[in-house]
Amino acid sequence: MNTPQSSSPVWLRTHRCGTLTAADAGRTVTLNGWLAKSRNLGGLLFLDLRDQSGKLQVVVNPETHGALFHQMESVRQESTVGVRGTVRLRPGEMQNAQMATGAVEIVAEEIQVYSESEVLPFAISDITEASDALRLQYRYLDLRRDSVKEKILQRIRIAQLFRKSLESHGFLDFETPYLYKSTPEGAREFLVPSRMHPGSGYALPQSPQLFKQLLMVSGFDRYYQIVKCFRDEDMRADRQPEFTQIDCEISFATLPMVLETFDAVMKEVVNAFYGCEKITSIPRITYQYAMDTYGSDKPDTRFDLTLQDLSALVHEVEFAVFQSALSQGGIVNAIVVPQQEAFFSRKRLDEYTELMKQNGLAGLGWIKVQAEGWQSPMAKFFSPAQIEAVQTALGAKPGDVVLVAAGLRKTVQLGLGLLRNTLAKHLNLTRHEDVRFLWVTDFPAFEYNEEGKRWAACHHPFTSPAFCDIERLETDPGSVHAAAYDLVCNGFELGGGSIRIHQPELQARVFALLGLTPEETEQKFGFLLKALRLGAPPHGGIALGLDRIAMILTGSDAIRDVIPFPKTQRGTCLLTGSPSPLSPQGLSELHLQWKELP
RNA sequence: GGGGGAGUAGUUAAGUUGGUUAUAACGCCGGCUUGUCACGCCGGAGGCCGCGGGUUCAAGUCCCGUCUCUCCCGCCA
Repeated sequence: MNTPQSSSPVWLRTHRCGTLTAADAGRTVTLNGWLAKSRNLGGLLFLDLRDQSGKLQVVVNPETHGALFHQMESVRQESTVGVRGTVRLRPGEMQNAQMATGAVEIVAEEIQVYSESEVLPFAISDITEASDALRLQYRYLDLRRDSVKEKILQRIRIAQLFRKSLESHGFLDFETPYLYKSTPEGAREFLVPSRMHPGSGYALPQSPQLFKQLLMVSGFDRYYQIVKCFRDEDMRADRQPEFTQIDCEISFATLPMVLETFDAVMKEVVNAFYGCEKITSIPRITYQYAMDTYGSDKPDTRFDLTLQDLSALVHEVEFAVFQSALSQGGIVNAIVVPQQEAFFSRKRLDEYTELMKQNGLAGLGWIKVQAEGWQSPMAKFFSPAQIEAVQTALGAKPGDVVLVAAGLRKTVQLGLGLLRNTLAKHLNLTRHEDVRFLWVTDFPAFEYNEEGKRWAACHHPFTSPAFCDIERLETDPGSVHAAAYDLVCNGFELGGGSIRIHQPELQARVFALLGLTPEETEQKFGFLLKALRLGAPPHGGIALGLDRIAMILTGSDAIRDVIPFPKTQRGTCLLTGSPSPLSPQGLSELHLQWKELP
């Protein structure tokens, strides 16, 4: 038998750097890794060796290993090396309590440099941060930093925990096509032209929605998939053009059963992640309650500052802004900010008023509650009895500041909801260690689009209307609730789902309401309607955003931090330089031609 | 599509009402150094001040445009 030859034999490691402890003292070991740092004391050379598991100090003594010392003196940091040596317990005062492996060090006998690094574009350190652009351009270096690496490893662990939990609940891991059928409703799609079909093409899926429903029709009970989804929309800190969903579906499902199942899954994952009973139950609130109380359909409940309705109390107050709002069927709402009078300078109040104006409100009223009465531009419109009534209703005490908005219901709620979040940030009211999960249910199913003069699905057109509302589908679509739910945490939408329509007649009625002609329906979704006619189980499910969940559980500011190779806000990859110009040959094969539009 | 923030050495930043040769730290190069771990000490090199116009005797600094990164609104069924 011949032995294959290798030009540069790698020393197979016996241990990983981060795992060695005092118990290993005396062992002969072989390690592989990166030269994180070297400290040359002249008579002694210390090298920090790093691999995925952590760091370990290597020591080279020129008196006993002159040639090795000379060899390693000039090797740049971040070169890859193999180290052979002996584990030694460090003398007492030389132990480093800050370091996981600080009790020991490796006395080097032999070191092989596998690959020498050039001078680095930035330091591999958690102390100084390079700019975002530079970090993304050299993301593979950025990922060597402990804090960055740690978040990616935690994301992987979170995905593992979801797989484990979902499989224990009977979910099976399916794959569905990435070359998807284009269905141009909802988010903008990434299109994939086809070489074999001039003028036709695929789209990358915004979610595997239709295929997972079809798997239910096939007779598979419980589907899940941790899957990439694509949306060609503008980015945010919590949005990337490609992102990962934990996509799930259950057949013969009811709404409470889906919520209970994912209550359990979330509890299992989150508590295992933290290693303690972080959440015991996930509260459920309705969309209406969320809007009335927090002015948001994805409220951050780590702080209070709830919205309070003053409409009934200020009916008699002769203040034009209130009267105009109420006469148009609007509302007057208030937020009480406890004991922060000094914070609300003229400048701050002007800033928040401007914020409200940018969001469609006439302005922002304010009241500084004081022992001797109100300091407020609005005070003169209130009688002493009205002041008393409002103050009692709000539970406001001297030193509190009351902020008031009047106008159309949704405008007031969304405006104050935004103000609520802004105030929490400015006043630092958020308990950052908290993780507050929440189900939001009973969403409206349809929303009237003034521009398009038509009804649009709030969720997606396969969402079942609430059972008891189906009869009003044609007569009063605005009052119909969806059998849909969102999972919300700390002000982020972490996922959403619904019970799906499983009856072709109902699906046709919904399509009709949305203004799709039978021909359009047939062309776009004929395959789905046919499937529903061939024995479809009642079913429902959910899609959870893995990136956002990982962002929150790792305490990150952006999903970028928990994605190994994220894109910039303009959708570019600074590492590889995509998107890049397409070759004329490539375009021509796809029957495409690049043309500048006027 | 719109609004805000940022861009100065390899990196992170400072740079006053426009005014001598654009600073500092880390990194880099050379030297010294036996217990460091953000090692220390001495010396040195390193700049299209994002890019393009303009104002001015004079621009890193003021004005206009543009590019890139970033936060937000729109958008994300």
